[in-house]
Amino acid sequence: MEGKYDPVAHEELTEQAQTPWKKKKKKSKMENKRRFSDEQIRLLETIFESEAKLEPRKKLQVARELGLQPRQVAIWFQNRRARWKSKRIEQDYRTLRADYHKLASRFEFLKKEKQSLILQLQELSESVAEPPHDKNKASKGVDADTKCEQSNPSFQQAPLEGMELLGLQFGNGRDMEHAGQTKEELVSIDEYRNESTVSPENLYGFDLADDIFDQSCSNPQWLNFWGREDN
DNA sequence: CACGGCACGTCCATTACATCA
DNA sequence: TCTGATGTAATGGACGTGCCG
Repeated sequence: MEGKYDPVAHEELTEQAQTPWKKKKKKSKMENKRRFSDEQIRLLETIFESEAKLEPRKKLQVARELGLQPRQVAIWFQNRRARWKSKRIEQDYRTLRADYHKLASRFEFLKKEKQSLILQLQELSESVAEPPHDKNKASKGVDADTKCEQSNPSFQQAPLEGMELLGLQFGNGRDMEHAGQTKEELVSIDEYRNESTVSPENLYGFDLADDIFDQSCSNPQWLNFWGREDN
């Protein structure tokens, strides 16, 4: 890529052409391949930490210092870069997988909450629509919440960690207020329920009905999603 | 100036060998 | 001692870049 003609490098090539093992592969097994000493590796690693690519002059200098051929130093750096890259890919994968699992559980939680809210709305609508002919009207009205919570365990026992995960704060009494909502408020909630313009599906910018969480990470949709997140 | 050939570099996939459990 | 797994030095090919005629 960034290859400039360098007389020093050229000198190196001439030199390496004379090395015994170059082109003489699969011969003289024992001399052919020797591990570098700990000392050699240590110095190479130290240099690699500060520069992943070597200037031709630096390469010659390092080679002299370590008693290696410049070609060997170049190859070591090349292999070292490859190892570093594959490690990084592995690490990226792990991070991505953890993020995915976090998001998946968050999605599951939202799904459950959506279900419970829908159920809750249904029951509230029914109780509002009911004519006030019952003697026990008052107690029935009060019961709406209780009933809902009883019939809907996920609402009742929304896990605290789930709340934290969502960054939700219910301390503002949001969940206490719905019993006293006006008709207009309920109508607007009904609109929400029916049209779902703010549904979790739309919230994420794609159709969760396809259940992307059940699909593999190689799914382009999934990748696009993460790509968007990054930018 | 455009072009082709050469020298050299990097990356990547693969091979060959060493070492270890 | 043998064997399979793993790590790594080295090779070969493809391709990019700069220089030169």
